[in-house]
Amino acid sequence: MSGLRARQKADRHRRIIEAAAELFREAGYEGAKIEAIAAQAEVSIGTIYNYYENKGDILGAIVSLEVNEVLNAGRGVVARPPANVGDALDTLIGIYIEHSLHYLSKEMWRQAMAISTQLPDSPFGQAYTELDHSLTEQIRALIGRLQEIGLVRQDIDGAALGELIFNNMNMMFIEFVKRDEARIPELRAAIRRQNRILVAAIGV
Amino acid sequence: MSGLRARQKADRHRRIIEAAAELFREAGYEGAKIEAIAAQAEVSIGTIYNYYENKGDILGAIVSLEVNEVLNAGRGVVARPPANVGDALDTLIGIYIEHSLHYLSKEMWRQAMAISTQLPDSPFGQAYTELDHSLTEQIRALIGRLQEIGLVRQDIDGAALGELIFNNMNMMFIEFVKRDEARIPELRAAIRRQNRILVAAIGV
DNA sequence: CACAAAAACAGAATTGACTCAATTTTAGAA
DNA sequence: TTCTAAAATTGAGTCAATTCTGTTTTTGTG
Repeated sequence: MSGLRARQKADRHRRIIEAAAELFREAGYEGAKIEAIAAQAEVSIGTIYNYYENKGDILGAIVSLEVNEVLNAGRGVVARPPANVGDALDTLIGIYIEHSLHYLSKEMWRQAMAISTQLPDSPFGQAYTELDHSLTEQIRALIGRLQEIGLVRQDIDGAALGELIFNNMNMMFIEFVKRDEARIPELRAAIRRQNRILVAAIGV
Repeated sequence: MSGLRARQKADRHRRIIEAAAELFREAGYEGAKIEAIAAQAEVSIGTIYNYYENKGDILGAIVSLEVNEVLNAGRGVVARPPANVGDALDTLIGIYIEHSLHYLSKEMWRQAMAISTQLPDSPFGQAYTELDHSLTEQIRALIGRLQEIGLVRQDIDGAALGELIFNNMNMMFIEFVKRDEARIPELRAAIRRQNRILVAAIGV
């Protein structure tokens, strides 16, 4: 039953992820060889491929942990949003962006994003698309809250607006991780400037 | 002077691109082995790497041709835009999207996009970012035209709006190429729906 | 406890992108 | 025309992800 085998399995999963996270951090994604991850996790190469389809999926598991934390952090803002549309959006987006580099370097983000478009049907590719949808949905939920409170016009198409805001932010974030010298404050300012157009359009 | 050497060089470039394009089409990006491209182009493997930094750059050269065509096609719309904001945007975006799958399969797009985020400093990575900027700029130019004509309010931040529209479209296009079963009409309809919010906000 | 089937593991072998040192070709000076 | 330096080509070799096949471990049954 839920005996030795299951426990060993969970343990090996954990060891692989921890080893990979450490090596990715130290040596970068490309620099972290599967052989080294296997040695560090004290399993064989074959076992790693028994647990993950490919190297990208290992990174994917780590990225998913991070994005789920971000989603969690966002819940608070949706529940009690700042009392004006611009600040509400800026606060939620701020949480996303500020959290994003806690555990993951820009290089890791670049790899993760690349893999998710390159192999959209791999486990991680699908998970990443899911996560994007969850983020979009959270922005839409914030808009819904603002409509309830009466800060956003009732006749606004919330779903389309949520997509618009998420897609723009996400694309800006992609450009941000592509340039190592890009800084968070400038990114946030640029997104605020773009959203200003929307804020003007949707406020009551 | 512009003698034999230059001619041979141009000729080899062309042969490599033609061979690669054919093999990418037939076998997909991963399926097209460098060795096969070299054989088809009648050069050695080493020569290919003398002309292109890596496999991705070969695909990059092909993608760049395509995007430049798209940019060219867009010029006409900017010069003589349809006489209402929604249609003008839809026409320009329509050109981008309809052209996009002429020479490149979705798989090739996925690879190209992945490479451009994975290796933003490679020749193609930089070229791709450039091309994105040119597209953004073209959208901004269309908005500028519409402001001249008096269809868009003068006080709109054209640069920010151009980015917003391009980023949203681009992200939608990325999701589109990630799903083989996604269809162009639905993509265009979804983008129209998102842009409707903006159109309502910026029209005079 | 003993055993057979199923699950998981191990690591050698394969594969394919990319490198590099040796060779060939071209340009242009004498 | 001959020769030399620079430029370009070549393909065998390297490196690392992934695959594959034989071995070991676990489970559940008698």
